[in-house]
Amino acid sequence: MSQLRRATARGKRLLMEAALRLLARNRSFQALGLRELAREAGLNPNTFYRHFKTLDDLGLALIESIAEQLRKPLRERRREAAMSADDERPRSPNELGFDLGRGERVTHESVKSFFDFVLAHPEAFLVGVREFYGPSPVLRRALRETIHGFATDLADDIRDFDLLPNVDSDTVAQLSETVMQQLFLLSLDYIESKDQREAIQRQAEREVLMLFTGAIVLSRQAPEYVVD
Amino acid sequence: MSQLRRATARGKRLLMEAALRLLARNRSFQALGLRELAREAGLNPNTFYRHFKTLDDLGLALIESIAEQLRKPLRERRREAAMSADDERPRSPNELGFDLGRGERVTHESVKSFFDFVLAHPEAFLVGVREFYGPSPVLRRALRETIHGFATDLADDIRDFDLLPNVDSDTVAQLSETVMQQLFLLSLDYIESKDQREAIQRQAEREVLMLFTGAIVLSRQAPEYVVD
DNA sequence: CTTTCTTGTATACGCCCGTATACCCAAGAT
DNA sequence: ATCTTGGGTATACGGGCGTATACAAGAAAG
Repeated sequence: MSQLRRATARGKRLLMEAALRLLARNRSFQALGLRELAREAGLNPNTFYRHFKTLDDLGLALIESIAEQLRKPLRERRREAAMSADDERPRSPNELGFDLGRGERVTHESVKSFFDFVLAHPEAFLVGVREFYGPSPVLRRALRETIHGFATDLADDIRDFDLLPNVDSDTVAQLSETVMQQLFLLSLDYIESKDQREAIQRQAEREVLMLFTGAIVLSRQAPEYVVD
Repeated sequence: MSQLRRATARGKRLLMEAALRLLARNRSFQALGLRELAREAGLNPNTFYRHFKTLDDLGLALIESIAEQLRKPLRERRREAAMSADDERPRSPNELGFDLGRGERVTHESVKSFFDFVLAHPEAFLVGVREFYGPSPVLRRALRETIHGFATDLADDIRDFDLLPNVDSDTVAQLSETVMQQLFLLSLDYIESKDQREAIQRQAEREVLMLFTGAIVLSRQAPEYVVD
């Protein structure tokens, strides 16, 4: 190739976009057909082979492309939201060193920002959740990696915002995986059930707060040393 | 028909069993073919139409049949496990009225019993999780109903065992849904990742305990009256 | 004993699928 | 100016698919 990285070929882009459109329309990835794909993209069926070896190949490229586009903005929005909730009020920690009011405000805004973000990219989340437990191991691995990346960002932010004081970083990491995955899975219902969005968001907030509170309380009795 | 309910016809049973087998072998329901199904069942393709109108029809029958077979035994095993953990020791509630040691023991045994049950019915859980977020609305609704039933049993047991004292029943119900769904989803990894089973089970226990602890602590400040 | 129903089969048709082969053309490279 | 290569197309093949129609055999009903 002339430059180290040429722009993605037109056909490749069209095929990936077509796939995303079809998958978002209640089609399982495994049930996707190569001709169907080409038809949707307005291309000759054989064009597929110019860019991909197998359908899994396309799926992987699609997920990686989307993941790369979404990761940074998602984090940015969350940080903005958390900042806006973290006002000038003085902190008022309870006997566990946890400021519940602040935790509630930050959680509320962060969760809200997540679901807003979901609504801005409905196809990506729809397809992502559908295939997260789907039958293609390749896609599942890629999606797990993606959520893991999101969760890593979340863990860093929780630390930056000092949201889980006195909770060791392994627990924070594990908690972030749980929370991010749960939010991710909830996004499907959030998109599809327009009239339940408020309830879903509230429920998500409650779950996060319970997990955080539980983690803080349980960290109290085994703070540093190892229990055998 | 002579009796009000005749035994399920041989072909119908064979087709449902074939479907379960194929779905458990990394095939998405949407990608199932009618001829493929008949081949696996050792039947003529047209036999399908004798028993089902559409593939969704078969899927629904399959899920309902499995759900009916599993619900009671699952609860039975959990109750036995919880009983065995609930030994003669006197209870030692902390300042929140929560006996953490007892909670840990009962949770441990209950979660263990769940995953043991999963391993006894791997195909059912494999397929259930895969299709839980799958593209067929009919199957998804049926699976949700099933998990909801399991969660209802769990909520009743939590009350019977007095595991969440001072937590109102709506919260217990909601918590049970969350926990049961989470366990359900984890069952896929539990089945597939033989070498991570211990870790998955431990993590599940921790999550349940965090949620329970969090729920108890958060219930402290809004026990009876409504906060506006 | 005959009729009717239920369950399963055989054959057949038309359609869509994946893919092999061959051709085309524009853009760079030489 | 010629050659190579990347991206797109046209045609064609064999095979599997869903399903319509017609037939068969055992069980139940009359």
